[in-house]
Amino acid sequence: MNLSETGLFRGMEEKEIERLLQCLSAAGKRYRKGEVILREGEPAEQIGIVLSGMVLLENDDVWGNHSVLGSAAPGAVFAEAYACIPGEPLLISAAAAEETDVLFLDVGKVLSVCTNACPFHEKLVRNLLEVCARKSLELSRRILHTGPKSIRGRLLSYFSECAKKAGGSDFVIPYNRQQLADYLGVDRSAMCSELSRMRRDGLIEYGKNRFRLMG
Amino acid sequence: MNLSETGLFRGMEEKEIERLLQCLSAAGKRYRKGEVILREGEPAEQIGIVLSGMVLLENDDVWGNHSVLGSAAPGAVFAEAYACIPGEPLLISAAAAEETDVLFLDVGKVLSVCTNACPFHEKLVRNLLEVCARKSLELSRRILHTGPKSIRGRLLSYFSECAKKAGGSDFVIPYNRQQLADYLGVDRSAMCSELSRMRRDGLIEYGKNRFRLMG
DNA sequence: GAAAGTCTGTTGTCAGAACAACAAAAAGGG
DNA sequence: CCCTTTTTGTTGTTCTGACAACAGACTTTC
Repeated sequence: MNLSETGLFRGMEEKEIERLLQCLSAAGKRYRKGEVILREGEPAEQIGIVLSGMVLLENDDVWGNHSVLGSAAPGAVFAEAYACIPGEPLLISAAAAEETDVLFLDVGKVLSVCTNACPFHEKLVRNLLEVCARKSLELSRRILHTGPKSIRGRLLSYFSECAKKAGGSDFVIPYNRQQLADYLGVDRSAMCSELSRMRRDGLIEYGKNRFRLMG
Repeated sequence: MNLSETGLFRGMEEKEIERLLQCLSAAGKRYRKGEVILREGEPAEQIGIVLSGMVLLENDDVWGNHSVLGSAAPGAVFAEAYACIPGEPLLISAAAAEETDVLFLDVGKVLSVCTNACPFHEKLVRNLLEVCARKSLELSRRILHTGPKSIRGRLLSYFSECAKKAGGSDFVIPYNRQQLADYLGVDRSAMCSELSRMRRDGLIEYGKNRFRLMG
């Protein structure tokens, strides 16, 4: 993973990034599939960057409901909102969906009094702002996808976004069936049935995680 | 509304704010109840600060579903995510829930090349970052409140947060019944029935927009 | 390659929520 | 104050989706 291609370090030179990583006390860690990276309720003063693998942002409530709020692919950042608000406990947990490498950064240092007049700090703060804004949009989208009452409506809402993002009717989703159901807030088996019906009705084609919206 | 008490201008002096408002081409506007302030699909290069009244952030999908994503009370900011990502079209609309005064600010100017070396710009950017982060948390909470499948579960999840925020079991919500139903993603009449049952079961007390969670 | 485990798809039952329709109460306007 | 409009509450019907249980496909491991 080349850091200069990530949202957080966009527009920076290798050398600048090197120095920033020191300012930020960067530290990497590897997680196995299913391992919890950050646990709900704990405060998070560090931001995480996914170097490889996949991170799921999820929540389990007292009634046993399991929700997936989103995912972070390589280059994406997570826990950035909490790192920007010191002491705020995590509403959600972060878990590795597969073998995953994460780089942790102490952005708090840069945000609070910045003794070290590192000239790239300001660039970092602006990048972080854009990252936060984009995350807000992702959360908004997840809310919009769970707006329709029917499973079909939710799937179509989500698939439409995927197709739009992919720039065509063919796309691969980052979730398996259970995770997709948790993302859309529906029952997995009911969703599988609905997917079958949608295929029967000629709305979609699919196999594994590859889908196609029929026009 | 005293701007120095808002998240965006926190920690600034009156004089500094005065000058910033000029940099930001501040312009106020008054809206009547129900009037649309920002319309879904349009790009928004300006950020809005609510001076008085109440703004609802909502969405209508193609199937006629109406969702409320959140509200902005006096001092709160909206459309900040879009203002931070130039050209991004609005996923949602903003509408006045009552007679409302809004102050629009051109934050894009400060975020892009900042020719004017106004010393408070950096402070503003950091404040904006925190505002964005807090908005992300609000969206996350709205997602968590719609996690439970039952209406009762959703109400309790939401009421718990209200009580926590109010620092006691008594609180006032910023929504009428229809808006609350749209916020929780349920049918209004079904929600009214559920509220009655919850009162009958001794879980809550309520009248108008004032609620009490019984321990 | 056999066995254990994981993931996906199917079916039937039943609770609970959407929906429609209406009544009552509250708010607003002339 | 009366009339209109909006908001809130109630009830009954209908139907979707949750849930449980299971079968088959695919993976992984030894």
